[in-house]
Amino acid sequence: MHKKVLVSVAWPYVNGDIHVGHLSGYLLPADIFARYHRLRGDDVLMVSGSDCHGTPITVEADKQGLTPDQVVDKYHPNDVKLFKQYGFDYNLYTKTTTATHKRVTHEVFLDLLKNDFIVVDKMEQYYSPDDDAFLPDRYVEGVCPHCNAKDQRSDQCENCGRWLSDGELIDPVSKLTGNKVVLKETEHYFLDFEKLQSELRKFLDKNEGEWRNWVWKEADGWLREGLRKRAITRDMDWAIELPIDEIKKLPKEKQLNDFAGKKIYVWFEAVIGYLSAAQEWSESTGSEEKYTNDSGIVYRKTEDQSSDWKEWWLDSSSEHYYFMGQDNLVFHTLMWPGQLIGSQKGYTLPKNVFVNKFMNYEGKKFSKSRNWTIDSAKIAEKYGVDVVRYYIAANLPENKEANFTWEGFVDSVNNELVANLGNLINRTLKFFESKYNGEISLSDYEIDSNLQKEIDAAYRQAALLIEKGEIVNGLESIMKLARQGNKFFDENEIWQVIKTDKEKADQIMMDLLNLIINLATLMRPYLPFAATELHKMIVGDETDVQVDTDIWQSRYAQEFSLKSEVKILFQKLDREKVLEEREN
RNA sequence: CGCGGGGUGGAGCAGUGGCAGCUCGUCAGGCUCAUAACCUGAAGGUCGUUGGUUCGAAUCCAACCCCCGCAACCA
Repeated sequence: MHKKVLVSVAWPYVNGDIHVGHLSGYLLPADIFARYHRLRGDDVLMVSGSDCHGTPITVEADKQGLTPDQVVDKYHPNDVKLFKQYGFDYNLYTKTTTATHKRVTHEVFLDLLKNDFIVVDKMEQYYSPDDDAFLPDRYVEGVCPHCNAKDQRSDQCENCGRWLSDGELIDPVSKLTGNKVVLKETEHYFLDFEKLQSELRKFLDKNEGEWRNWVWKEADGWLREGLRKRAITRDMDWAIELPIDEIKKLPKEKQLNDFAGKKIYVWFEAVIGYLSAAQEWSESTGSEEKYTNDSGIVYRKTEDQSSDWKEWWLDSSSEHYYFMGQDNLVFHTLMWPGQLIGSQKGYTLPKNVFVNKFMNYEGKKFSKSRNWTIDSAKIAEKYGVDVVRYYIAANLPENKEANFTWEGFVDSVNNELVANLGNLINRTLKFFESKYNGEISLSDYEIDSNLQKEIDAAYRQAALLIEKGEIVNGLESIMKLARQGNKFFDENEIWQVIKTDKEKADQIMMDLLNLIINLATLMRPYLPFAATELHKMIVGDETDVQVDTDIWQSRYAQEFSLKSEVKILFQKLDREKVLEEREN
């Protein structure tokens, strides 16, 4: 019986290009996880989209002389294109600017407001009397009180690195107009986490031992410190507006004195995307199984899938998994669950929150501004998507920081992927092609019992590990089977046996081919393009993934025929040439 | 100051009480079906430091040193 699995992938912020760090942090592991579950016959809904609102977008817009929605329109299609290139198999990849997202955001807001988890409170904020407007911190600059550096932002001094709190900055002015700003008290809506504390405690305790240890402890640390009220509105044009008409129907104490300029703050709204995207997916209909519509939304719904979002969100047997980088840990382990709990609608809570640390680039942080980054599209184009997927998947920062190095890339690809897995497949198929003309059939064939044990163990091990989010170890258990395969090849010396004992050679050939088709399945979550190629060579069209059909298990054929000429799946990299990348 | 993570043979990592393991690299041998790929064997570690608990510690406790992330208006 299949499960409803929601694979929730963090929403990339669309103020720049996606680099290899993003891929390793959450995008690739989420795709591997989703692909695995589809092979198991689970009904997987994988959703995400572009996170479009907030100050960084407007900052980027100002810098480029564009409007915020032009910035979104510039980067969103790039991201979509990149995801297609990498084979990331979203059911819906949307944006936070859709009507559905706004509607659902309003629903969640009103639920929380009615349930008294959203309250009105006051805070001090920078205000420009001349412009009659409150300004976000990013738009206020002045003199750092610690080192006297000029033109520093009001939240952190870039010169001395110190964090500043409100009011510390000397002679604060608006970055836009140069007008003087002052701190002024203003009303905002706050999410009252103090009221959610005990429910969140229960939620965390239930997951102790299930989540990655460091993730749980980090969340636990935050919760033990005690969560405070957190503002969920701000003075900001580029944001989702409040549902003011609905709010005005509520009692006076649930209303702000002045709604002018107050919009929903991006952190509150972006995570709601997991819920709104599921609904948008449900509502969408398409004649094609997979398409990108005019607004650049990727949509995919297969015949065998349920199309009702409620089966994922309101059925307690559904399982929700989240993928993100460590900067998002608190939002997904505590804040978002808090929002769901406070809604009191019975929404499914996260079953596991897979948080990754960051991947560095040659020992230093990826940085767009310092031009220390790898173009995700280019590297895949140059060296092959699966080759890049392999290296990243083998080096995910699951428990500690990882490091992308060109030397590691070459060594890993050449000495592991190509030499071990690629070579096993190639030597088997080449032998089959030259000595058997690509045809074999053995009616009462049974696979070598030791090999069978190893194959079954690989399926079992990889399944166990991937389900726990140990994507790196899952890959290792597949590579282990390939190593065992090479050993089997050597020990059985088929190239000798075939000269003296055809019958015995046939048996070995069958064993090897059956090993290969099982490897083709095992590698599918990680190396989807190569797996498809391989499948085409020895089986024909790839078996369709179907809800309720579990193909994550060993299978053995009694005959094989090559469908095409044997091709090399992974090309060996030119070490010298790749290492030249370091110079750039 | 606070909340977390990490420190294990040349590199990357696993290992939370019982003779220190894996992948890669290195060295030696073998094989020749294969993308100079594959197989076998060997060398290589006082498990960050110091002290403690224990019959026994990489693993538990204490103190300390080094590296990294987060710190709530950069999601």
